[in-house]
Amino acid sequence: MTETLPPRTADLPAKWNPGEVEGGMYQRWVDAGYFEADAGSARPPFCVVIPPPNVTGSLHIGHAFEHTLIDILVRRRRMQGYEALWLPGTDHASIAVHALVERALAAEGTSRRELGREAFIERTWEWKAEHGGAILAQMRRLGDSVDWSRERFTMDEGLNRAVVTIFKRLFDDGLIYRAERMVNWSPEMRSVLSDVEVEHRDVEGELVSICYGDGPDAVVVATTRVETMLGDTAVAVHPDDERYAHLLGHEIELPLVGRMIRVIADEHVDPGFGTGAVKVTPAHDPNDFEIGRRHDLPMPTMMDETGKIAGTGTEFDGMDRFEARVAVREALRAQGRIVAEKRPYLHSVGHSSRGKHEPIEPRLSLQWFVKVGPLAQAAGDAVRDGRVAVHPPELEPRWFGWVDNMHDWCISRQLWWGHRIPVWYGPAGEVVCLGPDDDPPAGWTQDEDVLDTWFSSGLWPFSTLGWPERTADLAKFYPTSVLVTGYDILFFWVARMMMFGLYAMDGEKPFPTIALHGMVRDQFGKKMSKTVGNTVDPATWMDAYGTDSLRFALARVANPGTDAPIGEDAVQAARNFGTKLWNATRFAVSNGASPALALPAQPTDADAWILGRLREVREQTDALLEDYQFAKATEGLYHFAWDEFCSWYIELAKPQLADGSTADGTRAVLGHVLDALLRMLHPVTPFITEALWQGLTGGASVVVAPWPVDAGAPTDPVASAQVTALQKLTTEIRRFRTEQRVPDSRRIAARLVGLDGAGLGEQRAAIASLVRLDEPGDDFAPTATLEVALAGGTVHVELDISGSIDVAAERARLGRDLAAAQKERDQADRKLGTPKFVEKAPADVVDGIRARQESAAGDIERITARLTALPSA
RNA sequence: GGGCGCGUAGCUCAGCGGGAGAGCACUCGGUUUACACCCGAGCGGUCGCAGGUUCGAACCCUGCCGCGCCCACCA
Repeated sequence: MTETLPPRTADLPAKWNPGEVEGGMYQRWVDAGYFEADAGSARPPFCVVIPPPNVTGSLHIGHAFEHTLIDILVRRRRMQGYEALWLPGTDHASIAVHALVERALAAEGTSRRELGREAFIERTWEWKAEHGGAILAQMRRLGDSVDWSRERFTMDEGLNRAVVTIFKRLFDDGLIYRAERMVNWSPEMRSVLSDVEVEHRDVEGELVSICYGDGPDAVVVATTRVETMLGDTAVAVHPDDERYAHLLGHEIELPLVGRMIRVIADEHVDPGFGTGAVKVTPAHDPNDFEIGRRHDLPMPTMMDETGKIAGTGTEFDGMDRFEARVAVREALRAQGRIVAEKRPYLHSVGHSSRGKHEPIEPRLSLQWFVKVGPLAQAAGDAVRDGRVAVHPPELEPRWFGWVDNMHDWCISRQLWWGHRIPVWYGPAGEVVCLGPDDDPPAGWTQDEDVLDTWFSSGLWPFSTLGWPERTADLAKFYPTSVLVTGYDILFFWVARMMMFGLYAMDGEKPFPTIALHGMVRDQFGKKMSKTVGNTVDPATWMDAYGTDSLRFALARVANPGTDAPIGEDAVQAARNFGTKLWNATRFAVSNGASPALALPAQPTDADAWILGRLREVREQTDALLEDYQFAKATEGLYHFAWDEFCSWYIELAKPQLADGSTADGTRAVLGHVLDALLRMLHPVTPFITEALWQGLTGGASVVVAPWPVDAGAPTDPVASAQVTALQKLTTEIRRFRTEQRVPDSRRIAARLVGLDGAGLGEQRAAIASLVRLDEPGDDFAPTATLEVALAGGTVHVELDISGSIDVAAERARLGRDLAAAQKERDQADRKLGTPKFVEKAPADVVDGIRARQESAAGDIERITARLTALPSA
């Protein structure tokens, strides 16, 4: 802690104005150095890895969600005395920046191709300088406590160094190789994509059956991609398929092209599907490629990198693939070779998950691959043997399913940006991989391709800490403490970090826990989508209700691994909670509450009860947050604050404050409970708790206040029982008043008989205050009686409500109560009447039922008596 | 085709072996000196369907029906 903030001196304003509270507070914290790592201290490290903010201009609700959760963890750890930091990502951000710069260039009528690589990269730096600050400002407004001052918001030299280092290591270990393989090709991007970047979607296409060959050699094959027939080199049938046995070994003529192709037998063919014969296009279909390899077929490419037909020597050359699909089909029809067509034909087609989401094209291509076998095995084993926990555990099968069946990872991309592959080619065909400090021989040229963005992102947990240098940060913060992210990028990002972390860091995992959250959905649980129009900009909610409200609402629905539905209603409810907290604190402060006061030596029942509850809630909150149960932790604090502290304790505190013998103790209890509550809420709602906590305690900042560990007191069962009884009595009297239409504002005279017997002798004033009763005067003439059965005894309430009571309403009320009591007794009777229940059920359960039976029987007797005593209607 | 999960109050969801819960919505009453962004009271559910295990099932097992997501090369 380098400085101290000036204590807040102004009184709390009457109204909570989120904008005012938030204004400049983040900067105050930063200026005061609260977020700086405290070098040289012995504080334990806590480190979280996060993906970068979306750089497309505005804060995305998904980012707001994830940042909120991570911020909650980090703030709590800081309060607990950890040296906590998170490692903000920048790599994806850089990629996004490149895309934005491209767009800007297009608007200027130029392109990256014209500009050239060097000038293009220069432009991206300019863009970052201009817009990077705005993005950071957005993140800060969200209230995150990330240490942006580390200036990791660049794709810097250090990362380049890490990328080249690990590439070379993998290359030297034989885990990176170059090969001609069937890859997912994006004609739009003119680049290859990895398997995970391909989304399979059902589309309505066509299934066209074509007759190949003539006369006795005729065979019908079906396809959804007619144009690929230009690249066919065989027709395959199942080896045992007798229908085609006579054709095996024959050559038939490929229509339109005129080439002779073989008829071959391959196990892959399903004789039950279609005609049982398949056209084989080895260069443009993964299955056909395998068949081609087995049968040593020629593999002619019939499409160029932009998706145009090329090199077939037919009239179709130069046509776009979709154009050619129609043209080829019609040319075949003209020859009478179309024997059947099914349209629409629903089938699954791979689409690019990036850019324009166009259909990808399987294509034979020379690319760089990572041999993932041993890496994926290690990543799977780390979870299998418990070194890394997947949270929640239900998502483990998903992890294994992926990691245990992983195909080799295609890492080269034919893009203009990104980290270039550090492989150089010599004039005589030499190939060499160079490390970061190696210089290429003169005249050699570097591979033109760049690396998949997830290659560099996979290094995040250690490249951001200075690896490959053995820095102090690396020693202290690796392995990091937890990875918090959405289940949707388990395969993209998490798997890569695991593989690279285990590999580069000598088998040491990058994080011991993978805490997965779900996706933010709209208030009806629907996926947010631009086309549906149900997306929300978190900034509009922050403007309307404040950042704290947004954070609270998000945290409150964050169940592990589960999607989080959120609507404006939820944010509004969170805002209402903030207001409640504000007003409660204002009440406490204006009544002299302070945590600096000594707790009373002889607490009242209410004091003892709320202090006991505080301790329970604190323990529960700790347990839940340690388990990443943000929703339940937040919900628990919400109910404690609103339903217990505000609705009951503050109301009970009012008469206590008016009584000289309990006033000081009450001020102390109010101060202690509120102090702990505000500190526990601070990670979720940093801004409002800061203002309130400073107002309550006069402390410098709740950011650096210790996390509550000893707040509260052991539960006092007697006091708790008293308060429970008090609550029941209060509710019953209120209910009676409501049903007899006595306005809350009207005080009525009442005599409470049996309070001492019920153990509530001390609570007379509290009850009178809660239900607005006056002591009976000389002219007391009760017109109504109420009996309330409590654990300690029955209390008779005699009320003077000046006039006759509403008999019908009272009869209806008693009738409902009677029905409930009878149902209760019947249930208990049935259970206790079952010999096996009494025999086999645990004694405490049986006793519980017995107690319920007795209590219900008593209720029935009392209510029945009341009913008969009522004047007839 | 394989995997994971879900069907509980009008909506969104907790609960996951012993008395059906929350938020929002709804009804009624209320200017009580923290708070109408509030207070008080209330209405509302054969816990998807059918079997089974158990003294006891929303909760465990089986089957069915209806959804969601992920993975998968069926032309």
